[in-house]
Amino acid sequence: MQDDVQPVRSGRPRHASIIDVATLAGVSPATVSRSLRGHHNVSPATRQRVLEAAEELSYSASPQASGLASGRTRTIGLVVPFVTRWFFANAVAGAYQVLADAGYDVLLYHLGSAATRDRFFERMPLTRRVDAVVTLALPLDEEHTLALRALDMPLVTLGAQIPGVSSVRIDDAAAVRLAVYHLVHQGHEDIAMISGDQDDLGFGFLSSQDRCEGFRQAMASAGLRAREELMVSGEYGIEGGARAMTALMAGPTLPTAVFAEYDELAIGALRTLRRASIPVPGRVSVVGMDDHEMASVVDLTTVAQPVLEQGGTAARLLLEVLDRGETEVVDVVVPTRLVVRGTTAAPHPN
Amino acid sequence: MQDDVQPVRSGRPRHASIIDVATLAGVSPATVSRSLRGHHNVSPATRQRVLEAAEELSYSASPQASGLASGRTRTIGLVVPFVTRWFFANAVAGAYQVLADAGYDVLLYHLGSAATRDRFFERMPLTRRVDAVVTLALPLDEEHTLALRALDMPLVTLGAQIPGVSSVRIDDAAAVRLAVYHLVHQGHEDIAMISGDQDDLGFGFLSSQDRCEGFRQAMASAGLRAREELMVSGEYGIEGGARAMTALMAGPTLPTAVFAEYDELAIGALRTLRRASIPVPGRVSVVGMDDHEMASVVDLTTVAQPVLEQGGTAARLLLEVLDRGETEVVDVVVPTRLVVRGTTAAPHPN
DNA sequence: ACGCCGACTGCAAACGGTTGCAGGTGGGCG
DNA sequence: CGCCCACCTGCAACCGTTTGCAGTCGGCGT
Repeated sequence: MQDDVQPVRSGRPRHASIIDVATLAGVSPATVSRSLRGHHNVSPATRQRVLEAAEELSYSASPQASGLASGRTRTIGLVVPFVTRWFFANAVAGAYQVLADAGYDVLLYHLGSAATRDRFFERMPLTRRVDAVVTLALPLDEEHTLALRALDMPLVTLGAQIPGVSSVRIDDAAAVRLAVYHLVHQGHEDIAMISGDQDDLGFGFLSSQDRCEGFRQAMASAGLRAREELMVSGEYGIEGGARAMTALMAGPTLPTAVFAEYDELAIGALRTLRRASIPVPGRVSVVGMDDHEMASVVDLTTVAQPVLEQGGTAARLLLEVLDRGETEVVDVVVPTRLVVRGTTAAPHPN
Repeated sequence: MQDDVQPVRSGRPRHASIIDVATLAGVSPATVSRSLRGHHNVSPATRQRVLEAAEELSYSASPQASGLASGRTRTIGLVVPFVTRWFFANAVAGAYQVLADAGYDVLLYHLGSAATRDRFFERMPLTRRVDAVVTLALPLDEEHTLALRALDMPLVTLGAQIPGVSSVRIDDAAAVRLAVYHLVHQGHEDIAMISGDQDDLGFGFLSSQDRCEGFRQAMASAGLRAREELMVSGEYGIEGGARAMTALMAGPTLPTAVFAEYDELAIGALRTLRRASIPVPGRVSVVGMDDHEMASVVDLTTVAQPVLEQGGTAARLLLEVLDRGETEVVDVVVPTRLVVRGTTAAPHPN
C-alpha cells in the first residue's frame, strides 16, 4: 500500500549536498570542502574538477552545517536602537556594505521598543548566531554592558564607548564646542539646549550625556553659564524637538539661541518656531548636530559628522579581529565640522 | 612537552550542550529537546526537571544544530534597496517588530549599491539561511523574479507585486489620483511630475512605474494632458528632486504645480524652488507622496500611507504561511489619504 | 488475573559539513 | 638506485539537535 511512495513535496529542490558534488567530481567530501574554501593543499587539477562539479549542481554549502562543524557563522550582529532614525540607518548602511563585501551576512537586532529591548537583553539571541557584534550608540547600563561582554566575542561600538571595547565615534564634547562657540562668537549669551530624552525608551544614549556635559563645559569655558532652566529634553525625533521648543517658549525668557543635540530635535524646534511666527534666525538662532540629510532643506546650521563612514570603519575594525586576529582595542575618533547655514545669526539687539 | 595542555583560549565559555542538560536532569537528550520545545508527550514532572537543569546551565540550543536537524532556521530575510530611505527604514521597523515578537531573527540584505545587488542575485545568499523572505519594493526584472521564486520558500512583497506572490501595498494609481485631483480641483492645468530615476541603480522601482502611469491616467480622466516634457526624473533622494526641479525650471514654461512620486523628491524640489525664490504655493504648488516624517516640517501637502503598518502586515502574512501553513496568496491593499498642508493652493492668476 | 492500551522515554539515525591524522605517491637528492 | 619528504587525498570522528521507532510500565476493562 504505502510503498506507493508519492512524492508529496516533489517541488522541494533538495539542494545538492557536498556528497553529490564529491561523487560527481570523483573525490571525497573532504576534498570538496577544501577545494571550495580555497585551501592550499589541493592540486589545481582536482580543484578545477570540483569547481566544475559544484557549478554543475549549483551547489552551495549549508551555512548551518558548516557553521556547526566549523564553529563560526559568517554572520555579524548589528544592534540598533532605531533603524528609522537617519543616523542609525546610515550607520547600518555603512557597516553593511563593508560586511557584505567581506562575505558576511548581517543579522539585525532592532531595539525600537522597550519590550523588544528587554527581550533582547534577557534572551541574548546573539549567543550562537553570530561571530561578532557591532552596537550602535547603545546605552552603558551596567547590566547590559555585562551581558554584551559575556558573549565573549569580538565587539565594536559605534557612537559609544565601553571600557576595553573598540569603538568608532566623534568627540562629542568637541563637536558641541564647535556649535556653542559659533553661537558665542555671534554674540549669543542666552543659549538653550534641547537634548534627547534620557528616559526616552527607558535608556539614554551615551552621546546624549556627553553632549549635555560638553554643552556645560563649552558654555563655561566661554565664560557663560548654562542655565538649567534652559536645558530641556524631548523624545527622540522631530516631535520631541517640537515639544521641547514649546516648553522653552513657555518659560519666562526666550533664549536668543538654541542648540539641539540632534538635527531631528533642531528641526522639530524649527517647526515650532515657525508655526509660532518667531523669526529664525531673527529672534532665535538654531543649531543642530549630525548634518541630517534634511538640514540643507531647512537651511539648518549644524555640526556634520560622517555617519556612513563610521559604520564602515566599525565594520572594518571587526573584520580585522575576525580575519586577521587583531586583538588590540582601538578608539577611532572621526572629525566633525561646523556647517554654517541660515538658522544662525547675531542676536537681535532687542 | 606538549602534553602540557595549556588552555590557550580558556576564556571560551563552551556553551552547555543538550547533553549536559540531559545528564544533569537525568534524562536523555531527546527528552530535553522535547521538553524545551513544549512538546506534549513529556510528563510534567520530567519537563519541570529539565527546565530547571536548563536554567541552571543557562542553556540555549544551538541555532545551527537545531536548524540542521530540523530543516528550519527561525530566520527571515528582509531584502531592502535602501535602508537609509524613510520608507524602507519604516517598513523594516514594522516588519521587524512582528517577526521578533514571533521569535524570528531577521537577516538583512541591503541592495544599496549596484555591486551589492548584483552579488545578491548572483549568489542568492538566502538559499539555506532563511525560512522565508520579504522583499521591499523590489524590481520585477524577469531574471530577478525567477531567482526569487527559485528559492521556493514563502515570500511576501511589500510595495510591489509578483504574480503568484502575496503582497502588501497601496493602490498607487488611486493614491496618485488623490494628489492630482487635489491639484486639478484647485484649478491647476500645467502639472509636472517628478519621478524616481528609472535607471537609478540600474533598476526602477515598481511603484515608480505605477505612479507614472497613474499620473497619466489621472490627468487624462481629468481632461488634461500629461505633457511629456513636464515629466522629469531624478535619482532617489532629496538631491534627485532638487535636480529634477532645476531641469523643470530650465524648460520653456514653468508649470503651476508639481507632483512628486515621493516626498523626498518633493522636498528636494521645494529646496530648489525656495533657493530660486519662487513662491510656493504662490507660483508653484507642490505635492508629494508618502507623508514622510519631514513633510510636516516643510508643510508639504502629500498623500499618506501607513508604512510601519504595511511592514507589520507583510510580516504577519509570512508568519501565517510559516506557522499555520496558510497557502493562499493574498494581495493586501492598504488605504491612502490626502494630507493637505501649505504647499498647494490655487494657481496664481498671473 | 490477564491482555491491551496509552503515556512516557530512550535509542540511534539522520542533518551536511569540517578537520586532524594517516596513507599513498612521485620526485629530488645522496 | 634507494630513501626521505613533500604534497595530495581519503577516513572517520565530530559539531549539537531533532525525530521516527521501539520499548517499558502502570492502569483498566472484562
